[in-house]
Amino acid sequence: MNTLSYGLLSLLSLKPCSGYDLMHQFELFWPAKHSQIYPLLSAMEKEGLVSFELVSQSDKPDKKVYTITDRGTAALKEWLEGPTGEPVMKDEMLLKTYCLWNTSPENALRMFGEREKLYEEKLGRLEAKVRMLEQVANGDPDNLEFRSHYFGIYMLLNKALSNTRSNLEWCRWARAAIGKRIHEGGG
Amino acid sequence: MNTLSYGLLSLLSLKPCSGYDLMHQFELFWPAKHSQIYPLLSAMEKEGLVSFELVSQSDKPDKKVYTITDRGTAALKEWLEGPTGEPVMKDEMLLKTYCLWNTSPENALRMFGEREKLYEEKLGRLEAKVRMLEQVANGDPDNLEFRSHYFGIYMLLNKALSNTRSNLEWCRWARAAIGKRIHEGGG
DNA sequence: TGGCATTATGTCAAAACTGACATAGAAGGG
DNA sequence: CCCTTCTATGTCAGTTTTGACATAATGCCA
Repeated sequence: MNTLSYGLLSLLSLKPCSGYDLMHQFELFWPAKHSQIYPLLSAMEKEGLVSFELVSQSDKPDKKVYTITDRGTAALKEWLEGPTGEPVMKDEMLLKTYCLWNTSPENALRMFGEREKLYEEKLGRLEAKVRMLEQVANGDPDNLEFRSHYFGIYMLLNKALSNTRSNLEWCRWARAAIGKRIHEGGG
Repeated sequence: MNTLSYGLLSLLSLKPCSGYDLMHQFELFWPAKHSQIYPLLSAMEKEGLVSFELVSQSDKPDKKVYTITDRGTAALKEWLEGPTGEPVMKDEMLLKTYCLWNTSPENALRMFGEREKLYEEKLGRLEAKVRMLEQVANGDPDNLEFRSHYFGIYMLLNKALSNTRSNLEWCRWARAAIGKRIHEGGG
């Protein structure tokens, strides 16, 4: 039982999902490939933390829908009471920024432009999720109760939105700072 | 040559450092243990990307100070021109937040309280670094030139500060949102 | 009919990373 | 004098994670 296993239980506590679904939902806060998720689910099924059901689909390939068991829920609740690991951020962009003076201002502008685009796309996807949440929450997510299955998602979306906006602003500020130095003939 | 190797070259392009120093400087943007850094530096030395010198210290144990070589600088510049990997964030707190309705509001408050403290401490460390940068930049870091060795660090500190402040605010907002629901008898 | 994207699941070798073990000099407190 | 903390470097077994390989059904476009 590692952190990713508990993450799978966390998502499954909301509703039953296929491994494929879980992988896509994970992207936001714990990126993992299918080659890691499928064997883990299989192992968790053997331990009795989750169960699965084969579901036939007419328009798509069949899938295995996993459901959390009582044992899984018990493990989940125990995990929630325990200590929480520190956040880990790994961003190649930061490593490059550190030694930015080793490249041309033009290349630096390109780098930050690409990163800006990435954050813009992420922001768009997040805003779409917020609109979806507003629909299922019947209007204002601020009225969600603590026991609502959507309360946690609402909090996560708030964090992701403010982080992404902050990062987007940073890219724009960096591009302006570099541009200013190009026109000043700084180099 | 993986991303961490280039990260080491990036830090070494600023000034020669020991492995121990590098490890501590990495904490901010690519956490790595000494058990990963020491063997990597050794391998990079064999490939001629860095060289080292044994430095005796009277007040502390001796150390190996690594310096980037011409080959290392060439590799660094090539890396800066290439594609940049997407940022990866792994945070157990987010996994727990997703299924927060499975625990008590009191435990949720504790979790966010601990996280708030963590971000407060991080903010303090960052602000200390900003003050150090202001000293070496002779006042306003906004006047740093693109070619300055400190320009990149200035940009990184800006990002880290705004991210940490954003995360701190999020923790406080979350605690208020949970507290409100406790007093409303929501549960 | 062939090619491509999406959905869907799986295996496996290799790479990245962690945690524990191991050593050791120096400083500071009790 | 012992204990702890900090500095400093190293190894290694085990865990986590990736990237490649493998298969296959469906829909869509040409």
